[in-house]
Amino acid sequence: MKNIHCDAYHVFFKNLANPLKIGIIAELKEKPSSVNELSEKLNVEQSKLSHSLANLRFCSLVNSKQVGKKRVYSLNKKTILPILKIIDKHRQTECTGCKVK
Amino acid sequence: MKNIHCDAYHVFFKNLANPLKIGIIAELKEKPSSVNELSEKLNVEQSKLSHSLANLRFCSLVNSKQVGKKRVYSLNKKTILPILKIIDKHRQTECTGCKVK
DNA sequence: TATTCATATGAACTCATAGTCATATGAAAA
DNA sequence: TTTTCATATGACTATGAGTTCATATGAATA
Repeated sequence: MKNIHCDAYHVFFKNLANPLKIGIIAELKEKPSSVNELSEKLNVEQSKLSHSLANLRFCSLVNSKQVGKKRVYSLNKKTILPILKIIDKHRQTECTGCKVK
Repeated sequence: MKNIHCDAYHVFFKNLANPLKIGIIAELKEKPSSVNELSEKLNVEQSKLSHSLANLRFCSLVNSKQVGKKRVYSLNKKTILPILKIIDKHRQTECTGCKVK
């Protein structure tokens, strides 16, 4: 995802096609967090998170604001939550045998 | 996507994180089509399409029925279209600088 | 302004997944 | 029942996204 623009659906969806990023989203769904907080909660190394967060930010799926030394990330719930809801429903009604968690 | 189940969001989204599959979806949005029809319209080789279609079927994003020698694929519009709509809106309102087409 | 804390970035590496090609399967018509 | 048309499948390769590690940047405090 370097040097290209979010100019196609698939670029956007790459953010959702990755377990770590889904994990980040799940965490931020609960509450805004700094990189270190995410690192502890998810037990994932800092730079790994920063890279992932950069992608999420790139497509405006998360926002960030500087708070003291920390940078706090928050989820763009307006877009993500409805999408996840649709998938949940899809799983129940259409996707027999598929288990989305 | 072999030997694993559609048991997580990211497996589902992998189908949308790929230009070809998005192209297939765009075609099937217009009308149900056989593999050969897709091959001509998208100018993509047959086996490539069959592989992609297998993934899409795996997550119930498309359905298929045998019609004579052909197998006709159709889009599961109930799930996909609302999602694409959300992205379109996201692009307009949240994703300044991003151009989803 | 030097130091420390917090995060971002770059480059190299790894590995998953899309793509390729040859071949198998399956349905219908001859 | 053989041939042809249509699609699926398997194995291999290549591409690109995720990971890692070292280092840079940036904010705040001493």
